[in-house]
Amino acid sequence: MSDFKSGQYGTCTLTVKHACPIELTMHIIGGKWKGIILFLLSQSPMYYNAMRREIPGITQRILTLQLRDLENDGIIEREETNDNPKKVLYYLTALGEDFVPILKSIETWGNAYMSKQKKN
Amino acid sequence: MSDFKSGQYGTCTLTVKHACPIELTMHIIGGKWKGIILFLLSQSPMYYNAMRREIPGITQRILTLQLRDLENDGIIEREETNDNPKKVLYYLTALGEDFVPILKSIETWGNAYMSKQKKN
DNA sequence: CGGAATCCAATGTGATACTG
DNA sequence: CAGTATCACATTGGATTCCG
Repeated sequence: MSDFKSGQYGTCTLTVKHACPIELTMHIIGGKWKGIILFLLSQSPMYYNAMRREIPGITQRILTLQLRDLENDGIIEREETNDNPKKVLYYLTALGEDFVPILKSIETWGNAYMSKQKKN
Repeated sequence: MSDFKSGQYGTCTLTVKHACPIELTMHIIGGKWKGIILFLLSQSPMYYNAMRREIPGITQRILTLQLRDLENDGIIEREETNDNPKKVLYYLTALGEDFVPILKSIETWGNAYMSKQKKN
């Protein structure tokens, strides 16, 4: 059973400390664009600029911040090429891959939600 | 496939408009305490004050706000009793119930995440 | 190309006191 | 009991400019 009382799990090495696994997960993947980023990376690894193009409306700063968060939380990894100018490839870690099925169910639920709302 | 381009799904009746089902879902259940609230309500319907007791650290204002959000988004419903003083029972809608399995997988993933982090 | 720096706006959350 | 009202604060996201 989930336990969300404070300090239950002691100190962990996260960006932000959370006692409840649900809260923790929500925080890790709860950024405004993180769902989209994970969705893109679930299809294939992707270069920084390709992601920018695929996410209309995001700024460089925000994209970088969200990528950093995900990297620090162990969901994605980055790999620089030796090209000039260099390119940076982002891809899911094993932990990130494990989350993909959940992302899929979230997508399914969201779509069902949308069709229901439309009928109102 | 998921499509996150703006305006893709036209106007919906949500608190906040979202084009992508993933973004949409994240926003609906992404509030700081919404995961916990849904977890509690997944166990059984619950009165307002009982929820307060079960969520240490939340203020009345925030609890009410988060409950309102979930209610407006069709995830939970409220029912007032005729007692004096009156009590208010909160419970999941069908849409909310549909989300419970996802909440469970999120909890599972979060727990796995925590144990991996501990080993570092 | 893939950022970092700076500054600012919007949103979300919290403390406290009060009420039908 | 189940809220509101006010105010304050923190976090997040965004616009713009500059750099190796």
